[in-house]
Amino acid sequence: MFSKACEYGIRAAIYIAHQSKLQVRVGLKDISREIDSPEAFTAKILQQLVKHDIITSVKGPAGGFEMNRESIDQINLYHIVCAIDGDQILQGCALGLKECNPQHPCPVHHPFKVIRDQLKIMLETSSIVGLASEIKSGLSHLKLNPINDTPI
Amino acid sequence: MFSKACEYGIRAAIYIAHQSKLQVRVGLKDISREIDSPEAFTAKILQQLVKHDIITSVKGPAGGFEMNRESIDQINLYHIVCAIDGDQILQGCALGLKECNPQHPCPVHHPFKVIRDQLKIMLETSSIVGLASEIKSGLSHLKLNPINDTPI
DNA sequence: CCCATTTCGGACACTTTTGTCTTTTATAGC
DNA sequence: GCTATAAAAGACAAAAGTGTCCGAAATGGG
Repeated sequence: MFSKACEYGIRAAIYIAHQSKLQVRVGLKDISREIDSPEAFTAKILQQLVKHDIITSVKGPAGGFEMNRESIDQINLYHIVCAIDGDQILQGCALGLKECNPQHPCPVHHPFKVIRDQLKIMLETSSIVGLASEIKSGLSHLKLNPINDTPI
Repeated sequence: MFSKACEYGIRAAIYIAHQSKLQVRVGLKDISREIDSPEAFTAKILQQLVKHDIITSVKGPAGGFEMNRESIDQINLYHIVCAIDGDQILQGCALGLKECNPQHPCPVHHPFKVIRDQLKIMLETSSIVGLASEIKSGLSHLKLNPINDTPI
């Protein structure tokens, strides 16, 4: 569905939002440990999120990543996915045809449009802070406790 | 959404079904020309479809690919997608977590399940012959006429 | 049997994605 | 200003996906 980069990006964004709501700025090491992702690769993805103004970064001692208070509630899954994978999941012909539009559709055009429209709505209505709050309340997790396999 | 291989595979299957309904066996050259795909790569994908018993092949002069009369009406998009891409679009955690299930879900588990269930139903209810018949009736196309950009 | 045709199978090459490493740049504390 | 710290940037490496090529195997027609 999503690229690995996008998977890591979503997990990182949720974790950063989670900590930012607690007024905590988090570093790369923290993030990659807490979302169980390769550190250097995660750094590249975080750079993309910074460039797309989804998160902000601060260099130097006590630096790290955070989401500022104004925009944090506006960010949703659609923003992250577009920033990293682009919208080729939602855009373009599902069969890769050059010419495919409602007038001259490919055979799967219409059924796919229904699914994609629903997917887009779901991504747009899934706010990152909302997903982060599920973590806090223990309803969901990004990484299980390796000792007893329960949410941390 | 799908890999290139899967896109070509679906297009090829629809074209083969279309011709098989007319009792016509088609060769690789025909197929790759009519669905506008790289010939050698398409050959590999057709081999996969043969191995998964979705199409049959005949070697030698007047050989080619076809769908036999018993199974042709049973084949749907889900069969093709699983044969080529596997079911990782529908299976496995959307965020790539090792541990993700209804008891210990990732943050996007439940909203994604809804979308995936609908996607699966759509794939299962899209029969290849149904899609092929749309081509015949001119409702959809796999390749536009390069001369006047209308369905062939 | 012989030959032309067509799929099958394996090896190879190119591109993109994934992932790592090293150097540079910015910043906070002294 | 100096130093330690942490992100940014770029080069590099490994893996997967995409695509090509060529010989082998099968088959139908003379």
